[in-house]
Amino acid sequence: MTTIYDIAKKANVSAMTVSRVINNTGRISEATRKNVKKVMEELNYVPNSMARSLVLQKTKILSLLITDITNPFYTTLARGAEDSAKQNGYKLLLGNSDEDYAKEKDYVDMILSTRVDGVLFAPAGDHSLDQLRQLQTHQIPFVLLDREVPELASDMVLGDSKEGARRLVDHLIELGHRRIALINGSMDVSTARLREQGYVEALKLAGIPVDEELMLPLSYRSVDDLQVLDPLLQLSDPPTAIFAANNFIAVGVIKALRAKGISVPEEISIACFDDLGIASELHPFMTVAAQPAYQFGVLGMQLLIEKIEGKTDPQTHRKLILPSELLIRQSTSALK
Amino acid sequence: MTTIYDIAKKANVSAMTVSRVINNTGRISEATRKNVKKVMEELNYVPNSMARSLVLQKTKILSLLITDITNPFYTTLARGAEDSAKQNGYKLLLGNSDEDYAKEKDYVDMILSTRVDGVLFAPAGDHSLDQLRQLQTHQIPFVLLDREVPELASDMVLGDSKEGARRLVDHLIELGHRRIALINGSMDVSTARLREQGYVEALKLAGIPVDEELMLPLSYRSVDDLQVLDPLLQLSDPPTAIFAANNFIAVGVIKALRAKGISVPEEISIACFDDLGIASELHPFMTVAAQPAYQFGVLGMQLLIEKIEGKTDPQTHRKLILPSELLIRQSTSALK
DNA sequence: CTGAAAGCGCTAACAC
DNA sequence: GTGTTAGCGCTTTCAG
Repeated sequence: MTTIYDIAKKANVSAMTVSRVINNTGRISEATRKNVKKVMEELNYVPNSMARSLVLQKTKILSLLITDITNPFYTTLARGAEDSAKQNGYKLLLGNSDEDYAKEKDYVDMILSTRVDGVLFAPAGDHSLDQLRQLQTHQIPFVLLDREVPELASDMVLGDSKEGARRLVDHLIELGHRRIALINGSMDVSTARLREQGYVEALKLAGIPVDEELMLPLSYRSVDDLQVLDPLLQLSDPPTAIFAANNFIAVGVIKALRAKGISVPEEISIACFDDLGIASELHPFMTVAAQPAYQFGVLGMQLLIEKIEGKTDPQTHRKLILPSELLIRQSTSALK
Repeated sequence: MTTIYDIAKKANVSAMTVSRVINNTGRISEATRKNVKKVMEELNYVPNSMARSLVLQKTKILSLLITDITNPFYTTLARGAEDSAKQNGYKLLLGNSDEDYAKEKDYVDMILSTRVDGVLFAPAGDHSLDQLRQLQTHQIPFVLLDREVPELASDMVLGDSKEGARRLVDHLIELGHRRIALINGSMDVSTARLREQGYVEALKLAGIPVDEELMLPLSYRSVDDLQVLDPLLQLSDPPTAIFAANNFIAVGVIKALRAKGISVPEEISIACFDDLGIASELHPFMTVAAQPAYQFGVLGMQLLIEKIEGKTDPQTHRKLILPSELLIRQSTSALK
């Protein structure tokens, strides 16, 4: 690999002059600048960013950690983050925790040793606190995405989980449903708790009793157990509608219902949080509270970069809450 | 940030001893090892991989470049690549070219300056040759994914585009269709050419005339023009079936047909290459040639790592061709 | 406008 | 077993 010294020698200047040409710093005569540039071309020179990082103490690498790389919500978010990073001259190291704290921890170790300038962090859940404390200890700036972590002050970009859930459940209530089940993510995830709150609130406001039997906390990752719904379906007064706390849960529910020969929305209505990407384009079927995923990425990146570049007061923490959009499609219908 | 010198001082040893403890190299007494480890814990030490890379001349970072981060084929592939990388102690820098040569070039520049150890490269098309030559010039090992590039010898992991296309079209022919359209990706992508070949071959074998009017080269990225199919539909003898060269094209086609009020498969059958991820789980509708996307990632990563670690002869190039699976679902039906 | 020296954090090679 | 020296490729500081 050619170094600035190779360039320097061939151009008959010092390494320092080459460095100045590369970085456009200091005063350089047009002649030497041209010459140095020519030699750089000839030798196919590419700066070594490791060496640069070592002395500059910054890498211009940012990291994005998501919890499920196959979920359209996160991939769309990732695209937003990437576009925004690139625009600002940063590289993006992408990681995927699979909703798994151990993987998340591995990833944070990696982040630390790579000395990235900052992290866009979608936590697996409340226990991500350990990993985030690690980042704080090492003074790596981060912005939380999608999920909040109790006890932790930080910049963050969140959805309106409670309000979105409320509207989704309201919609079901308006259709005449009174037995509405909630299939939720794990209760150590902030969004799951808020979506439950929204669900409960909507029911209470409508004077519908909240029945614990109808509330099933599972996991945001795709569920493949076709039997998961059995406890609900075997109830003496089974649900006529289901609110799935995210898109993958909804898919799992649909599969389970299909296996039982139960048709949607004829026999049971279903609505969920998060749109389904390509699935909804192909077949706009599911009624959803669609979150502005791309914006999550862009805004999160914006907050992060401002933080890194010191354009903001490090004491104050900003919390952006992005509204979701209720898209009523065919998976929900009036109770007969 | 604490360095090995901080550790060394506090543990009353030399930096070298600390380095040896970290890397488990050389002979160290159990006592000093324990002590050094203790101090490392106390000081929250994390090795600086930049400094390490600088002297070792390797980064343990690999790069994966895909052409569409929202396409389930590539995200599933990415997951395979990531799992496999992590298992082998490598980090993964993920990039997304959006099928755009300019973005691809930016990404390669970034790769070069980061001095990654190797690249898993899904080329945007034939003109990716420039970027790949760059990598060769700088002796960065790479493995091609999904698409081949003419004039370029390399290890690669490909699908069986021609055979898969042939079987898909065969299936349509068996259903009685004779007017079968091909909506393809750009002709400077190897898979598009091969899928066309498979299509043509299948027709010829069945004694069906190949009609240029039925062949429409578009783009593998999602098409949003609802008018794209007009030239086909206005034909005096319009197609009764469509073969879409990838999943996103199929989605575009379905949307366009829906806009025209044409029902699938009643009025027109459609089949495509690549499964649709969550969409097919939700609603197993589209007849597809499903590629083993996860395996693309795993095997590509395997080839790459073997290459990097010198376990293979650098002269010989390996070309893995992975078969696809024909999944007949509801988007295709017998011609009435 | 240009250069020399020192050092970022780490490890290979060689002492002892 | 452990330490010393030098150097990876670059930029900052200080001279000139």
